[in-house]
Amino acid sequence: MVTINDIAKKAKVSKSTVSKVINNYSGVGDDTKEKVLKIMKENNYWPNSVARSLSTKKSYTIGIFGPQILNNFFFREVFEGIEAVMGDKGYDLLYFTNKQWDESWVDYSYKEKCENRNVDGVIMMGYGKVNIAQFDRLLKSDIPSVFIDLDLVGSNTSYVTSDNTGGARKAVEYLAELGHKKIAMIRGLNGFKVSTDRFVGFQQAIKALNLPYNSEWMFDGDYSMETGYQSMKRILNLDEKPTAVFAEDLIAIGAIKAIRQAGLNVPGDYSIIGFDSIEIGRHYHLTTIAQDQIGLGEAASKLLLNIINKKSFSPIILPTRLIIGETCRKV
Amino acid sequence: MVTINDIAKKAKVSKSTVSKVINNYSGVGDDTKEKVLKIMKENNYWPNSVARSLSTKKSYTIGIFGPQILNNFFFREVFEGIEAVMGDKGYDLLYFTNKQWDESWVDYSYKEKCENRNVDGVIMMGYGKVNIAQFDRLLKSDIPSVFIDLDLVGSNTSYVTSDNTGGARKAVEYLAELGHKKIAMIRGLNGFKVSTDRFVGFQQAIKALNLPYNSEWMFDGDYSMETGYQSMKRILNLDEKPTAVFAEDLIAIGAIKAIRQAGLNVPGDYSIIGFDSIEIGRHYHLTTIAQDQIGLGEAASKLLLNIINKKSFSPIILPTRLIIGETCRKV
DNA sequence: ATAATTAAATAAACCGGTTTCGAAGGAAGT
DNA sequence: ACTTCCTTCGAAACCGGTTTATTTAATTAT
Repeated sequence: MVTINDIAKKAKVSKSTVSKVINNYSGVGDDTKEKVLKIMKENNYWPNSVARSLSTKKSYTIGIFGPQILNNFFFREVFEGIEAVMGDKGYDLLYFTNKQWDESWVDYSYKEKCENRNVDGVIMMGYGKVNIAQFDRLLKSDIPSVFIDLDLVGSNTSYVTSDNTGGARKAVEYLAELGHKKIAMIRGLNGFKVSTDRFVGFQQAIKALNLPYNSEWMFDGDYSMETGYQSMKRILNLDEKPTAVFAEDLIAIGAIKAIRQAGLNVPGDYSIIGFDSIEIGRHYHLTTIAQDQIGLGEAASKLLLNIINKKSFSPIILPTRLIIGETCRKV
Repeated sequence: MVTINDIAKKAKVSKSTVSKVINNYSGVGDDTKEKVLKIMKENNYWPNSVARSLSTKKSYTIGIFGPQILNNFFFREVFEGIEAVMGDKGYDLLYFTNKQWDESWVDYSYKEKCENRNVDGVIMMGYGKVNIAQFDRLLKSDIPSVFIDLDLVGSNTSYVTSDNTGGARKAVEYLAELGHKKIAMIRGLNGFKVSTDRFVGFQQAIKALNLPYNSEWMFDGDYSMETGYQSMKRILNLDEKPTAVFAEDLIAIGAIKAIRQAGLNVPGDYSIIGFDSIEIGRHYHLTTIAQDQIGLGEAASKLLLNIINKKSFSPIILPTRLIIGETCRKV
């Protein structure tokens, strides 16, 4: 590997001078500068980021923490948005794996991992309220961080999320417009902010529209097709059945499977409205409340860059949007 | 951030001694070692990876290059396999974004980016024959690298891929078993090794089984539903129509759409067999030749670790497997 | 008691950069 | 001709670690 010393030697100048040229600082004569640039080019030289990071504390690297985000339809798209913005600004992404340190003589967690790698900032996704305690040291540190879908704020922390409450209201309002009164909801994991927010929105709309609320129509589980499938089977056995179901996309697909398996059809017998708009849902022509996943990633990135540059810290709430597919009908 | 110097000062020893304790080297007395460990723990100290990497040239970071791999169903799962193995071995993953360097006074490419970040090795995916020239310097360098689905070998380079030729043969053989004779193939991008391999396998099987080969039944495009959709529409207009179609999953789904749109059905009118077994295909109950995506990622990781440790360089070819869904029937 | 051996600890150089500060040299001012 | 003021440049310290070579101290051998 060719280093700054090699360049300095070949150009017969000191390494300080080369450094000044690299960083385009003043204090270097035009002809010297030209000579150094020429030698750099000839030797295909690029300053080593690691060494640079050691002295500047800036690495042009953004850390990403997120358990299971790679096998998650939703976060995968968020990741895409992050890549677009961060790549554009010259940052690479360091994806922290979940190695368990056996020799863990210290409490080695998010904050330490970030300091350890000198990341300029970190994006956290896929975490719920249950995990909050783990973030304590990170929040108190001066590491710029942005959470996705978890409303944490701090001196160097902020978050982005979708308008989950409003989105859920929108879903109920749409179903009500179509004439539905009895609406079931199957929720994802309880410990996650998005779930509770959507539940709140659901209840707000039910109340505002004076629709019946029946606790037998409320289910929760995890964000899986299985949850949708099992919950729907129970719905199909109820005495008083709802006519429509609101659930996150993957859950909604599970519910559709259960309905079809029972020899019924969507939207003939049940109207189903999803939430998220993940790609798979599109294949089912799911009517859904869409979030802007890529937009979430982009917003998180821009917000993080703002925090890094000490500009703005305000949380960002992105709007949702109704996408009309083929799984809801007028009754 | 607490540094080795802080620890040395508090423990009243030199930093060399602390370093030896960190690395569990000999030459430190038991009581000294214990004292230092205690202070490290009290101060929640963990040695900085960046500084460490600067002197050792080892970063415990694996680079990942791959254009568009985040919005690709296939590579996303490969990524998952990589994370599992690399995480387990204590490596983090550096995902290189595609920033264009305006000030690009040098030919700053794969090799340079790797050297620049001191990655211990790199996994390259999503590249085709067309890109080979760009890898020249990387291959000649001493950076351990593993390509996925591109058969490059070098002193520090190897590759993993699926048995695409065999898999394609398997697809044709299965269709033949079901009684199909006229088989069409819709291929993905021409410049990619996997496409040509599958085409070769297809032709081998056609010949071996003495089936008719008709160039009108051969199509190519990209790996998109649109390609499948458009190609299938053309098939539907042929005078002499095939009875079965072989295509990568996403393409196959596009083909199914075209068939259904024409008022026909699968497998009633056409049998469709896919290749890949991406998650979306499962929702269509696609009969397909499955690759083991996660296995590819795992194999690539293990191979890369072997190269890093100067153990083994042999390319790895993973077997494929027929998954019988509901899109093929006997004729 | 002295020399030789061994173990423990440290000083110093190094990794490849950045940054501060002072020296050298030329131009301008008087 | 002498001071003053820039501009250009390089020496040296620094970032937080590792590693080599050497010193110091304790142990064993003679």
